[in-house]
Amino acid sequence: MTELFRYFQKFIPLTAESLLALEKICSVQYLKKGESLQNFGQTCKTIYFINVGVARIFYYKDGVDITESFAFEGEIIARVESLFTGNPSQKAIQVLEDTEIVAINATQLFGLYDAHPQIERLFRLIFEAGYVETVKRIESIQFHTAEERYEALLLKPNLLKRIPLKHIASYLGITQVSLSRIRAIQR
Amino acid sequence: MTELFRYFQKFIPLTAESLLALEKICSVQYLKKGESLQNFGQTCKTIYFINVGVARIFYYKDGVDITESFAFEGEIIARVESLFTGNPSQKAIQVLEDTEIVAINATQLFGLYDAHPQIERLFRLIFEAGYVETVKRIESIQFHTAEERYEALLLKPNLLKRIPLKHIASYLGITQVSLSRIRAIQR
DNA sequence: ATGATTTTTTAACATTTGTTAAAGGATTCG
DNA sequence: CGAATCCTTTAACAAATGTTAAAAAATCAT
Repeated sequence: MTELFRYFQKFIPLTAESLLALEKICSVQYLKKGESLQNFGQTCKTIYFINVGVARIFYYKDGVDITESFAFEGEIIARVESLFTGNPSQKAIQVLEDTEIVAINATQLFGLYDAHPQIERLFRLIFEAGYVETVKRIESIQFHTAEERYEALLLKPNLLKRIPLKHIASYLGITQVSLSRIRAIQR
Repeated sequence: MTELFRYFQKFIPLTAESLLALEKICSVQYLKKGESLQNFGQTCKTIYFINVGVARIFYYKDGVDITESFAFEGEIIARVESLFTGNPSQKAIQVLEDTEIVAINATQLFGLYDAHPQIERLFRLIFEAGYVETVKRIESIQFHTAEERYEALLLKPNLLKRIPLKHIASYLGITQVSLSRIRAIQR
């Protein structure tokens, strides 16, 4: 759990008391490559932090598997559109390698907010940062070509090495065939 | 300002004290059609609420005017990627009709958070809702055709009547010519 | 290791969207 | 009101991406 707490302290310093309260609602889980966390159609009540491995959020559109986002070690992943609305999520989280993950019980977390304004602030800041990422992602999707978006991914060498191209293609909003074509041009 | 406070109370009930503190950092502004709020390149330190009128966030990409989002009466509008990072914004806000707007001083607002956890919570909830909207927008951009996205806009009759098609086109991520083509097919 | 399965590439053709230019409509402002 | 400006549509051609199918390459499980 130390990695997660180090991550927290990057946002704000936390008292020992708050750390203790947080520790009680976190648990470590180990998943084998390909396994999923939670099912489609259930309301999201967990926030995950990746210790080791990679995960993706995905869903099916007209039977086609679409990747919405990836998270690597040291990053938070959650199905925000369900977590913040209480609506069932049509998305699932799957790990793409053997993964060690910290599960944060969101129901209990939200319950801590009244007694620990510090914790409420911490997660406000975490999700504000996520919000900013998402706004930037819209710019990237809407106003760059698929080729430009692929080139941007090349700057994150991890991503290309560790994630199958079919998932990268849907993440970029194109078909796998189009991605292959773009890759061929670049050689 | 009553409309704004009614909007606030939809998220959580506020004490008279909190309302008073909020009132002190809000001011009403009147803008003529086409006028802009704040300049490109400045850090965003204001959150706006529309009383009457419409506004859009836009920026220039390679000299082309791109609309990122619209806001109508009863809605909040802010350049999140600058507000939450402190980085200068490359975007501007412009009104598309004569508009009455409430400007919330964000620097002062953030200063209220320590003394008024209620206000911190209020804006946490407001921006969580904005975050969810943005996540849904990504789905819509990435996995629906321009025609499907246009049809979705038809469900918001206001939008089409009150906003020039050129802005709608860039909001949809297509050229004005493509939008005209889509509209022609539908007749 | 080897056969089965999954992932990636390639090809050919279809569809969508972009680009440029011009014309027709609508709006604004003196 | 009328001229100027801005907005929207149309057309023709170019470029990008989608679709389907098949082959090649990589990975997995026994």
